[in-house]
Amino acid sequence: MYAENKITSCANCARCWTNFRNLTEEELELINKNRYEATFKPSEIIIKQGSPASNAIFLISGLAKVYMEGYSGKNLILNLAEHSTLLAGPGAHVNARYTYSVAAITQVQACFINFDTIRKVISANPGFASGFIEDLSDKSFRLHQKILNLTQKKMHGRLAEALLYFADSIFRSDEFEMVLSRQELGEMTNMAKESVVRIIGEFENENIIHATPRSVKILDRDKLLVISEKG
Amino acid sequence: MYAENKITSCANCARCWTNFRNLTEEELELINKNRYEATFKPSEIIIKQGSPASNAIFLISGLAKVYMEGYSGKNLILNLAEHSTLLAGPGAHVNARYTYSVAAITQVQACFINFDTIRKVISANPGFASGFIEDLSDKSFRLHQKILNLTQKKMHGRLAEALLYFADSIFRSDEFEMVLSRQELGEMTNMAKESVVRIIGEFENENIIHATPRSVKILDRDKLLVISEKG
DNA sequence: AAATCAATATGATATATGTCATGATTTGAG
DNA sequence: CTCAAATCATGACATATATCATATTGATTT
Repeated sequence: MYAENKITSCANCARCWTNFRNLTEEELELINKNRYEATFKPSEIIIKQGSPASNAIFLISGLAKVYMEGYSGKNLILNLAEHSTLLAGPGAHVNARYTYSVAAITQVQACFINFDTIRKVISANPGFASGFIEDLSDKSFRLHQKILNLTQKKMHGRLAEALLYFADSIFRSDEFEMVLSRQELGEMTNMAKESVVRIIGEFENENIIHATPRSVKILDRDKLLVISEKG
Repeated sequence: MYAENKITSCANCARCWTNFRNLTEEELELINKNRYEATFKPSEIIIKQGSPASNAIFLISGLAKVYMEGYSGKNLILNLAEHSTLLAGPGAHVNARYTYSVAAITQVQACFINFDTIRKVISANPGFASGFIEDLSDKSFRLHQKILNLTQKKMHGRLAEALLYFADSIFRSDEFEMVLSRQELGEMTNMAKESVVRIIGEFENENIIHATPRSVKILDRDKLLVISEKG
């Protein structure tokens, strides 16, 4: 399942990770030589939690879900990832295992880059190392927010927030395709799928959103924001 | 409240951050010149969430709690921090604000080191940068574990895990001083203080632990482990 | 020793949320 | 197009957990 329209080189890849801009031509060429491109179909697993973390994966295009496999088969979706995103997981620098799984939602085009190469470039280029630290910090920061949200908000707040996440961070529109099932929406907000259904119904009755199984339209963003903030 | 027995220099500081071993003599001297030492009494705030993140703080001695201030005054204790720990928070590289608060539990001796100095050394020394990345990754990894624990385990499992955390990671003994109040234990495991009291009582009745308000002794570690894992 | 204050403890009750059962609807394969 | 499988939806019920009220204990001050 390799892509037809492959990227010819990192040097002219428009969707590459911003931090690659910090590299010299030679370094970029080193990355370019050591990358492998692949395409994934919806629902295919790109990264499997617990497996040896040998490669960082960059998303060139498509949408994927990042999730942890928890106890007794219960998943927790941490976030969605789109193009220009680096997926590595902190485990790479801790126990050489992927800390989370990643699965394609739409068709996904991705680059595999060996960690040895990444580490080499980190050691050689301080600017790149700093960029790497910023990226790690940003992800950690979001995780800190998420842990607060999941533990301190009630169901309505968590779901409202998830809907705003889709609108603001992923689709940049108040009307969007619902790419996750109710079950997955539950895995993202830490609630049962039945509760997701119920609360979406309530939001509809109050004319806050209009929802079908595969689409959502936010009608009253202000109300949704209040619900999201008040928990 | 400055300490009597100050550290004369980073060069001969036995409790320093392991990553400082990657520095050259000159770099270490740069850090040494730009550090400020302070001592905190129990319950004093060392880092305040949301305030400008100008310094990284290294704990030389003592015990502190790292916590997030959430909605409507509800705190979430992320972990305890002891000597040789770097406290900075991802916010330093994201929005220049501290992401979490830190408060002294025992008397705490700490070094303040300006982020400008840290950043300078990161740029100059790839080994140090890599060590920094490892430290960030390690913290992020633990946070990933914590988010799973908090969202997928029931109260008994979360409390059992907290007790094992004290025994294994902080005091390295199955008998230890309980440095947190029941209230704080609740902030750490995301439950009401009444629930903490109740479950500690149950653990005592089943002869799994012996507890007083200020001490805990683990009597049946195996059972506690099972409870912690089964959630 | 008396008095005050905070932390701990315990019981009664309320509520958020999960689980189970069942039916309707959509989707995908042949 | 048809049938099976998955997803969505909804009601009844179970339960984990928070909240409230009230003791009780332990420390600190007067």
